[in-house]
Amino acid sequence: MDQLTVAPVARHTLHEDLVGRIRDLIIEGQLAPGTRIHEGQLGEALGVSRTPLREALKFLASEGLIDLVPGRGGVVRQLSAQDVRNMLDVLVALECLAGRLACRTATDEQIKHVRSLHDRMMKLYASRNRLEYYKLNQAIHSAIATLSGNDFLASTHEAIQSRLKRIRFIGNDEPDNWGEAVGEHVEMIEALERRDEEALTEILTRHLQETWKRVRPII
Amino acid sequence: MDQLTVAPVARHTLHEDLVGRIRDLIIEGQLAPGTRIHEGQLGEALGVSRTPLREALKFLASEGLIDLVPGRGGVVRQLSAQDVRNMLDVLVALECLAGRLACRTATDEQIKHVRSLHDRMMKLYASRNRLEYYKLNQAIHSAIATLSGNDFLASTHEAIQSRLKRIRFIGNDEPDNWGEAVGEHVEMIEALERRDEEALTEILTRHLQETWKRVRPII
DNA sequence: TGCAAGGTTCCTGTATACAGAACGCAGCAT
DNA sequence: ATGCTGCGTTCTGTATACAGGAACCTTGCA
Repeated sequence: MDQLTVAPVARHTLHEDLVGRIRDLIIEGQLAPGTRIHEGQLGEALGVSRTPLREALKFLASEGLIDLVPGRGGVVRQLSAQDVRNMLDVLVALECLAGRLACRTATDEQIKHVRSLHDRMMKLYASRNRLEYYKLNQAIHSAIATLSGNDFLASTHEAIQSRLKRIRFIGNDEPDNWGEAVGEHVEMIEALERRDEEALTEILTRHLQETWKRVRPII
Repeated sequence: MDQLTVAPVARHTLHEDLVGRIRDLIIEGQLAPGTRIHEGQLGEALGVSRTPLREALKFLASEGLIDLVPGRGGVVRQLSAQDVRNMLDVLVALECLAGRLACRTATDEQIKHVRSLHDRMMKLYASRNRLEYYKLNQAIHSAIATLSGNDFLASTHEAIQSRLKRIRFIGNDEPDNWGEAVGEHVEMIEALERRDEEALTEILTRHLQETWKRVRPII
């Protein structure tokens, strides 16, 4: 090992864990948009006191998953159609930047790794394993963001993608939508392997435009 | 008033105020990067108990201004040169997107407003009022982000710009740097007034590239 | 004199306590 | 029937209390 990159012993503070737990509850839909968050109740359900719970809520509020209304606590944020559209526009810009950088700087091994993710995803598509397919789909987008070599870009991308997770998951519900999206992913991986910046940005843009069309009706 | 846009009576919760206060302390440099944040001490200095203070720290941690080390509390995040470079790359992508959207959708009044900001900034440049000049400079970049009509884009842009505030302020220290940046701003406002997307994205990109050169030596 | 072990002090992380505001309901007036 | 008002309950916002761990200093030993 040329550098000391060992992860320190995993220290879990309660509020850190809670951020993950609550984020999942929101993404999975157990805490539906608009739901008012009852600190005492949720705290009891999770087996923690209000203090670390409130700290977690502040964190999630900064991420944009929760609105904090003074005197009334937290509410799971409801994304309007316009919000989603806005976020997708930003996501396009970030993914295109990431894609361009990836074409220039990614190693062949890194690209092969994305290809392997892609191939696994295609098998899941063939076997109609929707949940796992979806997870790999997101993983591929994240992987491209990571391939940019720009950590900040990757984490910004991840934050936005995470907020859109639930909506995009529902958007893959329709069978024909699913097939369409798969076709776009094939173009994507091929453009990346050719390191064809123009083609990659074009398909990424188109893919997210199509995502919008797929998602639009369900908002 | 054609719409009910009156702000509700300003409700200030302590932790909300603290987020602003502490953010300013960091940006202004009173809490230097690397500084470990002493909850008891800072709380006493600000006249609040640890509870709302800790909540504010969680919020700022999510924004990226603070690192939270389990068992050791908060540390003001130190940006490496690479971090700044990465953030600027993302900022370019966002500003270019904003600029393009602004050229298409902004009203003439909105553009005139940016022009007035610009003219005021030029006067401050002439009178060498560096602090006020700098504030207007940032305001112009924010205004362009807002002109995009994409709220999410504007707030994302604002968050990143805020994290870079301190560094960019120092970067304007050199007199010749200052003049250069002013020239770029003239090109910027003119491109916006012509609604010339290509010219605007070009100058925005160049401006932030130059910002990098101005800032690079001081990191 | 350098180093290590132990203890002490301080600090963080979490729980609990308390005050004030918000919500809901019942009763009254219109 | 509808709207207002007053009260009680419940919840949030903040402060305080307490436990476990980290940092630091001291002291003993090599």
